[in-house]
Amino acid sequence: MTTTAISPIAPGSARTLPVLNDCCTPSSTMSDDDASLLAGMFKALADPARVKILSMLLNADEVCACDFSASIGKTAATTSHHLKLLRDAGLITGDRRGTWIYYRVIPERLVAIRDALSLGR
Amino acid sequence: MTTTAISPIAPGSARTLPVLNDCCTPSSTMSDDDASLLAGMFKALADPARVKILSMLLNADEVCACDFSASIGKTAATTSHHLKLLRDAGLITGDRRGTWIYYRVIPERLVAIRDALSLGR
DNA sequence: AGTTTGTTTTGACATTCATCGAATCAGTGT
DNA sequence: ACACTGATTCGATGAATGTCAAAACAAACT
Repeated sequence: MTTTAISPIAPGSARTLPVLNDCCTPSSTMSDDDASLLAGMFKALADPARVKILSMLLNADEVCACDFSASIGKTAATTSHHLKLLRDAGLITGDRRGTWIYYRVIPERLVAIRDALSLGR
Repeated sequence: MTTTAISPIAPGSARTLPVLNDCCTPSSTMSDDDASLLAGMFKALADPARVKILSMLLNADEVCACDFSASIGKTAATTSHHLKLLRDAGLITGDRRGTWIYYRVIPERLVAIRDALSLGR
């Protein structure tokens, strides 16, 4: 998919920075779509409850939905809300087995977050 | 290259799952402080404008503040607001040189985000 | 002094978000 | 059929957020 790359400015050049009279080199911008997509993934993680949920899923590769509520200290309704946001963001998935629903993390999406920031380099 | 690797979860372990009568293994929870800290960093990136700003900074390791406004299509006031949020989150830093202010990314903080997701582990 | 330009803060507004109670849906039982 | 339990959705409320115009601040220049 479209990940970074880009190298917007001459690679080894531009060590001299404009100090006066000229400040702005155009410097390419990420597309609106890519920025919104990435921001959406970050938004999905921008809450302590959801961070805890993800943390639990990263430690035990499958967690019963019934376990989240007590662990994060929120009502079942609120917990379900957070689970839905994480699901909609494509970060986790859950399947029902009988009475209970088990959630797993989708590792590819987390890797996508890291790569999008070009942190791996 | 920056791609994949990572093996997100313990390879062959934990294949027996509770299916009936018992669903919840305690499964350790992240501390409130850690969760809030992490969520705060994600929140700082949970907006397209701020993602664009960070993207620009990752591509050119120093960008004049005057350049952001046009690139992200927001007013100077709004741009300044977003820069402040990124600054407060410790993700970027800016220093004034004469008339203009130049921003840089603080790579350590971004690495912290990646590590916190325990993708490398 | 005053002017000009770049940046931040203030104030206000509209939108989004987190939270919970209550109602509803989904499965498993009796 | 009914009851029970786990999970989701609905509705409402208070808080947080993004946005901009206007004012204030900072630095350089006349």
